[in-house]
Amino acid sequence: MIEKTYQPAEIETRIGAAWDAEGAFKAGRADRVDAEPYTIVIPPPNVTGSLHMGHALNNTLQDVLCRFERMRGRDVLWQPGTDHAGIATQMVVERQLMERKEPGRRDMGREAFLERVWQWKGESGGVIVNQLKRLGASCDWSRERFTMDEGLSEAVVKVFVQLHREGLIYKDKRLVNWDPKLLTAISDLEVLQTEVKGNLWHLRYPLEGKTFSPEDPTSFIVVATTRPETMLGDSGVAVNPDDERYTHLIGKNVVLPLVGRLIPIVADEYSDPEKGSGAVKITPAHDFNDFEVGNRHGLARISILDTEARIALLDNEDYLRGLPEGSAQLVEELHGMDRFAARKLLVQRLDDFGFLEKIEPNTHMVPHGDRSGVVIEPYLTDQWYVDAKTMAQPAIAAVRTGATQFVPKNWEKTYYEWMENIQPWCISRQLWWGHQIPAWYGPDGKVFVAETEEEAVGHALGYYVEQEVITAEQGHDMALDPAKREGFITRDEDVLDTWFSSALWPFSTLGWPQDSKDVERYYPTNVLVTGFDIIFFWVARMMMMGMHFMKDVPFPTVYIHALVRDEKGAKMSKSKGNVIDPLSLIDQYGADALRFTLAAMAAQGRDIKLATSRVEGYRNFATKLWNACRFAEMNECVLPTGFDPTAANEVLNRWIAHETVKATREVTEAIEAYRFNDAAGAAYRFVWNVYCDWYLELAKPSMMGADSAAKTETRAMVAWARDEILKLLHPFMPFITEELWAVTAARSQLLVLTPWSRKAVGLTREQELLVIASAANDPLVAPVVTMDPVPADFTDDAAEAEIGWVVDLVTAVRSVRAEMNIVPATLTPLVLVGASAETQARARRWSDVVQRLARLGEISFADAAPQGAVQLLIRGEVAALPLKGVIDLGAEKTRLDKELGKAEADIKRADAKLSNEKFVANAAEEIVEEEREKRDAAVARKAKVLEALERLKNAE
RNA sequence: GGGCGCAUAGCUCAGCGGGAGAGCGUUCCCUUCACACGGGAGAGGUCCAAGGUUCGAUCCCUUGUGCGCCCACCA
Repeated sequence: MIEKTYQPAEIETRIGAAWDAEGAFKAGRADRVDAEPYTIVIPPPNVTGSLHMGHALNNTLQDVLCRFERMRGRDVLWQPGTDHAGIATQMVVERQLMERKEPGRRDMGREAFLERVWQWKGESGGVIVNQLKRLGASCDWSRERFTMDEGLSEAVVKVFVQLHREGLIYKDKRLVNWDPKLLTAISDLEVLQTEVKGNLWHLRYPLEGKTFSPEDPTSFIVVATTRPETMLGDSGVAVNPDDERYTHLIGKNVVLPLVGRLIPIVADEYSDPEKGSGAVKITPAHDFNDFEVGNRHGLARISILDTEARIALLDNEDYLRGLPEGSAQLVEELHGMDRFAARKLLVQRLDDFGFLEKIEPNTHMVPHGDRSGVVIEPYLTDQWYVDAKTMAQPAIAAVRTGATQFVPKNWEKTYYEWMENIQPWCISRQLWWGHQIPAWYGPDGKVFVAETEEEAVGHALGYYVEQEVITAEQGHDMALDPAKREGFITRDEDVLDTWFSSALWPFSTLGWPQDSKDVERYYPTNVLVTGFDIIFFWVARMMMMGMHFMKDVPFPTVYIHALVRDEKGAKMSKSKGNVIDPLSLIDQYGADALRFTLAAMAAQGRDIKLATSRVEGYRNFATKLWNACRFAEMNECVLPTGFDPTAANEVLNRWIAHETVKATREVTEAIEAYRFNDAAGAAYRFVWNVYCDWYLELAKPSMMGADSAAKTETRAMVAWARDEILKLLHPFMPFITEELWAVTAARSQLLVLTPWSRKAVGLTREQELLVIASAANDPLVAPVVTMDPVPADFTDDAAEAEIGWVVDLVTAVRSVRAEMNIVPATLTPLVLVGASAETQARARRWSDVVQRLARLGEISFADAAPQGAVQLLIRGEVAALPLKGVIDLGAEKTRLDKELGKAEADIKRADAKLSNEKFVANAAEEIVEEEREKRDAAVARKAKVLEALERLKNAE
C-alpha cells in the first residue's frame, strides 16, 4: 500500500538505511562480472568539510550517471573517499586546541599533534560521507579511501621517489610564496591576488659622491615603491638602458638612505621608463621580478624578514654583509617589528631626512594566502619542486589529440592556457599534517631520497664510505646496528602539498601500486565530473600523473559543471551570509527534490542561481508522481508477466506506449550528452503533462467501464508506463522511485532496481538474477533500464493523431467556456458540423471522456452549425457549442474576428515568403513545402472562420 | 594586460538560421471520486544597441554598452 501522503524525510531515511545495509552499490557484483565497467572517481571532499551546494550539484550529476549506467547493466564503480586537506585540517585542529585552551601544536610536538589530528579525523571524518549518503550518492562505500591511508601513502612515496630519480622532482633555493601566518610555502595557485588601496612612495636615493639635498635633483635619483620597508634589502637600482634621463648614471652607485649601503645603478630592460620615475629599486630577496634582475646583474640577495614577516636584522648575515660602520642604529629599533609597522616607521624616518619626495595613492594587486588571508611574502627558502613544464607536455598532447575531451569544450582553452605557461610546482609545505617527504639528509646536508628509511640509510652509508667521511668498518657497524646510526641521517620535516596525493586519485584508489587487478579493470575511468575552479589544482595534475605513471589518460571525458550561486548570482560565502545549506533543503523538501532541481538547472556553461522556489516546485513534482502511483494502485493496475505494450489494441494505450518510448529516448540521449537539464525537463514534461494530465484522465472511463478486455489492457498499460517512469526518474530521484517501485513491484515483478527492491519483493538473490535475465527479453523495456539494447523506435502515428484530436477538442472547449464564464455545473451540448466518418468514430469512442473533461452534455452531428453557437475549429473541422442565450454575440464576433485576423496574417506571411523567388530557389525543399502547407492550412481556417461569422450574422 | 562567459516574460533560466519556451510569480474560475504540494483558462517579451552576412537573424560575424568570472610579476 502506498501511503496517503508523500513524506520524503521518512522514505529517504528508511531507504538510505536499506541501501547501506544491503551494500547496494558494490562494484564487481557477481551478475556484472561480464559487464562493461563504468567508473567514476569522486572528487574527494575534505575530511574537514561538510556538504555544501557545490558538493550537492557535483555528486548529484555523478549519481545520475552512475545510476543510469547501472540500470543499463554496466558494472559501475563510483569510487568514494576523502582528502586529508593538509592546511585546512591542520588549521581546524589547531583552532580546536586554542578554543579548548590546550597546549598548541608546537608545545605538544609533532607526534602528539598528529595523533590528535588522526583522532579528530576519526571523530568527524565520517560527517561528509554520511551527508553524501543522505543526498543519495550511490558510491561503492565498501571501497572508501582516504588520501592518507596506507595504500595511498605508499603510492605517494613511490611516485615521489620515481619522479626524483627521473629528475622531475628536485630541491631548489628560490623565492616562494610564503605565508607568514601559516608559516609555510604555498603554490602559485594558493595565492589570490586581491585589489588593495595602497600608496606609491617616491623615495630619493642619494648619488654617491654628491652632497645630498632635497633641493638639488642632481644629487639623487627617485625610485617609486609600494613596499618601502623592503628598501632595507635593496641591492641595486635599475634603469632602462634606453632611458636618456639616466644613461649617465649607469654604473654609478647610490647610497641607500638610512642604511648607508652603496648599491649600484644597473641597466635592465625590466625597468619601464613609463612607470613611476623610470628608476626602480631592486630587492632580489623579496620580489619575484627583482630576483630575476638580481640574477642578471649579480646583485646580493638580502633577506630582511623572518618567517613571520617581522624585520630581522640582528645577526642577519645577509644584511650585515658589506654594511658600513656605524650605520646600524636603526637596526635595534626595527628588529622584530612587524612588516607593516616597520613600513610606517621607515616612511617617517625617510621623510624626516628629506628622502621622501611624495606619496601617491595607488590601488594595486596584493597577493594573499587563500587559507590564511594574510599578505603573502616572496621569501627565499629551500623547497621541493615538480618539473611541471616537462610533465605537462604529454598531458597537453592528450587533450590536443582528443584522448581527453572537456565538456563543454571551451574549457580546453583554459586548460591549454595554463598548462602551456606552467611554472615549477612547489610541493613542499612546512606543515605536519600530510605525507612527509621521503628524503633524508646526511651530516653534510646531502639528500637521500628513498622509499624507506632503511633504503635511505643504505644509500647514505654507501655514499659516505665512498667519500671517506666514515670508514667502511663504521659503515658496516651502522648498517647492522640502528642504535649506532641514530641521528646520522635525518628525515626532511616537510610534508607534501595535498594536491600531490589528489593527483594520483584515479589510480591510487584502485590499489596501485600494490594491486593491478582493479587498475586493469577500472582504469581509465569513464568521466570526471567537477567544477571549473579546480581544473588547475586537480584536473591538470591528474592528467600529468596519469600520463606519466599509467601511460594513459585518467578519463576520456571531463565534464565541467557550473558554480552554484545564490538567487541573485552572488558567490555563496559564509562572510556574505548567503549560503544555502543543502541539508536544510533536504530536510525541508527531500533529497529527491533538491537533486532534481540541481539536475534541471545544470545547463552547460552557465552558473546556477538557486532559488528555493524551484526546489519547492520539484518537491511538488515528486508529490504528483506519488499520487499518480497511488491512483494506479487504487485502480488495481498491475503489470502482468509477459505484457507487451506494442501489442496493445486500445488506441489510447498504443498512444502512451508511443509517448513513453519517445520520452525514454529523449532522456537517454540527453544524459548521454551530459545535458542533464534537458533530461530532467523531458522526464518532467512526460510525467506531468503527458502521463498525468492526459493519459490517466483519458484512461479513467476505460478503467471504470464495462469493457473488460479494454479495462484489463488499460490497467496493465497504466502499470507498465508507471514502471517505465520510475526507471526514467530513478537516476534523478532515487529515493521516491525506489520506494514506489518496491511498494508496487510485488505485483509487477518486472525488474529489480536494487537489492532493496529485491528484499521488498521477497526474492532471493538467485531469483533476482532470474528476473533480471527475463527482463532482458522484454521487447519494449526502454533502453534506459534494459540489460540489452531494445528497439526504441516504436511509434504509432494513428494513435497520436487520434489522441491529439481529443486533446485539441477538450482544450478548445475549455478555453471557450472559460472565456464565456460558463459555470462548471452547466453542461453544454456539442455539435460536430460536417464531421468525417473518422471524426464521428472518434467522437463516439471518446464521448464519455470528452464529456467529462470538457464539461459537455450531449454530442451530436449535423451538416450545419445551429444558430447562435460558438464555433470552434478542431483540426480543420467545425465543432459548435450551441449557447443561444448564454453567449454574448458581440463578444463571439470579436473572438472570431481575432481568429480571422490571425489566419489572414499567417497567409500574408506565407505569401510573402512564397512569392519571393530567392526564397523558393534557395531555401531547403522541406522548408518551402512546410510553408505551402502552412499557407493551405491558414486558407482553410480562414474560410471556416468566415463561414462562422456569416452564420453569426444570420443569428442576429 | 591577456582569456572566458552572460544580456530572452515581473523573477530564475532553457532555446536557437525558417512563425518566441519552461518553472516560479501574477489574474480569473473550480471542495470534478490520485493529487489544493491540485485542476482549468488567461495576461505578460521592438529576444541589450548599431552595423554586416543570408531568400530569411533572437540565433552567425563585427563593433559598442552593461555585468560576471579566470589568469598575470608590473615599481
